[in-house]
Amino acid sequence: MPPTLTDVARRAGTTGATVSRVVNASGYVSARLRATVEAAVRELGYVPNANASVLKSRRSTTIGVVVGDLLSPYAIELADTVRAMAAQRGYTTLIGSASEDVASELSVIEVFHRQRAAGLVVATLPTEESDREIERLTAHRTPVVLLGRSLEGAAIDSVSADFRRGGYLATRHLIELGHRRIAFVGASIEEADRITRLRGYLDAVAEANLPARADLVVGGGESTPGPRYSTQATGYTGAQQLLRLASRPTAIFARNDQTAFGVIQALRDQGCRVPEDVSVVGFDDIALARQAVPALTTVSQPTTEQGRLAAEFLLGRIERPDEPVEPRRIVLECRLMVRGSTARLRRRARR
Amino acid sequence: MPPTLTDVARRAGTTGATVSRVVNASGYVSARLRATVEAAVRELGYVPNANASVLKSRRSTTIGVVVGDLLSPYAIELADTVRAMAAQRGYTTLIGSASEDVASELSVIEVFHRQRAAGLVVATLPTEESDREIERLTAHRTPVVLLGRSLEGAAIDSVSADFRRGGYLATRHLIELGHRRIAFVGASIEEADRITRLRGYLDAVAEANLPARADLVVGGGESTPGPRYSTQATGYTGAQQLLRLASRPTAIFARNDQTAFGVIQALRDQGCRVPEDVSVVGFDDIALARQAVPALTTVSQPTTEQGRLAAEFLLGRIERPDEPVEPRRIVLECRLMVRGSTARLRRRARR
DNA sequence: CTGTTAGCGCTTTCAC
DNA sequence: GTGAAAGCGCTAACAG
Repeated sequence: MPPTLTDVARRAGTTGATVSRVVNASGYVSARLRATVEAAVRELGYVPNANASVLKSRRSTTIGVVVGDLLSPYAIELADTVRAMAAQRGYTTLIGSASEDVASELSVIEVFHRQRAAGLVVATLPTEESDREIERLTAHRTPVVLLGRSLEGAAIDSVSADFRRGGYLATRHLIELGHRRIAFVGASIEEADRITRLRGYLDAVAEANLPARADLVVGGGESTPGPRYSTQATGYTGAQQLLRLASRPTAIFARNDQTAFGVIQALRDQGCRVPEDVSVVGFDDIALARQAVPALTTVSQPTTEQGRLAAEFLLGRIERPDEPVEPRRIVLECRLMVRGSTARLRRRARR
Repeated sequence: MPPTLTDVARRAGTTGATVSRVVNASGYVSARLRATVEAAVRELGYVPNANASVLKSRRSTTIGVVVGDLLSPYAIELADTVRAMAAQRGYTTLIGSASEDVASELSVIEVFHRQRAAGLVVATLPTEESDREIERLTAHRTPVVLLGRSLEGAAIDSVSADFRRGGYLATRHLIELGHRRIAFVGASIEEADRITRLRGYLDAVAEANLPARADLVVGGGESTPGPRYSTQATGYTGAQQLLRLASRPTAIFARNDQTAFGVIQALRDQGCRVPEDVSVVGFDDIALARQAVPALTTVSQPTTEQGRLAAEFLLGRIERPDEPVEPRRIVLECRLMVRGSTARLRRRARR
């Protein structure tokens, strides 16, 4: 039903080859003919069929970004940075959201693969399944850049920040303030291999010779083993769970800022003051962290820089596929931002 | 380079047609042959080329969602609802972000058009250019559903909430609290035709016989005529601008909750208390509104319901293209949520 | 149940 | 400068 190249050609009294040249601004076409063709395009409302053109030319101008948690400002900022950079170079960025389950993540990646997208940025939590899916992509020589994760063994560019050290810094900060019962909210202890900021927490706890109590690491729900991503709701239920403990924590490190805000809300609802009764640290340093009252102590990572590097690497691979560049593994630094949600432990602070 | 249907067929000792039947689970294939083909698919790492299949079959399973401001939790919630619903019916949702400028919005829509996506949900601010772009889509019989906007004259489904009435309710609430100098932050007065919540504000102001002062409607920057979308930053600079006025407003209605938070931050930085010195109302009722301190008075709109309806309409049109259904124009209600950021005007409130 | 065949709409040599 | 022709990888009759 939509008009084709041939329809346009017929109307302009020429052939498809010429119309293609005009539409793609490739090859020489006389000014006269060009004008005729352009008029025909307009009159017919011709919109090229990308399926045909990608099929034939094997060149796509679409870049896919796969994110896990769309509600995380951090993920969005990354995606938007990639979008802006890609747009400058003539690429359109489409975002595929993986939501909670791994299956949907795989299907999003596969859709981009089927479409033969020019390249992909993958910014989800690592899983074996998605690692395999990504390897399938690279086996077909589709450029992929990993964001916030990396794939051992494979020659794939990755950009991330040192989350483990970030988690360590956050926890050490609490320890230095005198806290001994420090909880982690947003993942269960079994996930420590994938959630590196939890590893950093464990590092710091071990270093200070504090007992690593499993009941102080909560995923947010008693039923669930721990969510793939952690949100405000995770923080809220996680904190509630901690408050039911016989010996409550005096400080809580949340997996991300959203989670931290959920934690704070739960604490307040139970009459706990932050930071007087309980200190709270977040992670990511989203815009809101600075603005909240009290401002959130958190770990900041250079989000825009990560997006920028990812886009740069990806576009480079797309535009110069044969250039044999060593796979890059960039790890940027995290910084602790001390604000108002943490305070020195007050002994016998009950009322 | 990636293996094709024919490669798989060769390896399995059969033909492309059979492989296609196996891969798409269409038509009958003996269990034996099916197994052979599936093995070949796996061994070769075959991933079907969607370009070829869409080109041939004229059926796509991709749905596009076009949003303006990715950083708005409201837009994300909409997109995610559509995604979830579409996934249930076997469609994959890709999100195209339009960022600030109209040009990028047009290009995103066109990319989906070129890809011959199965259908589109467009949730950006209305502009003439995008209206035309959308009409091109529907001219080619691609189903489109508009979210939060509508297109007069065209037979296109649309779902939105009554923003105008929402803006009216918010403003009337402030008036009832005794405020007379009420500002709007997030758009300039010239945009009142597109930003219906600003129209609602003007309705209420007129109804109360308050002077409609143009200097009380600020876009966020003195230089810019008003941003396409309004964010925290818009609110911050907008409030600063208002605070420089000789007669400051005693209440501020922000175009959305993000903006309201920016406004509140600016007020605090200037030593103004909320709500004692200035009342603030937002719009959208994002999750954070409830949680902030003070909790934000705002206008709530049924976001999930809008996404759900949009997806339902779109999927219906996609799956039953010939069913002659009247275009639907759904307008849902907004509700005023009175919380802690608004208070009765205190006369002579200076210190 | 499986193979043969004819394109889908476009790009891209290669001639003229 | 422009056209003719071949074919990208797949689907969908139609035979058999």
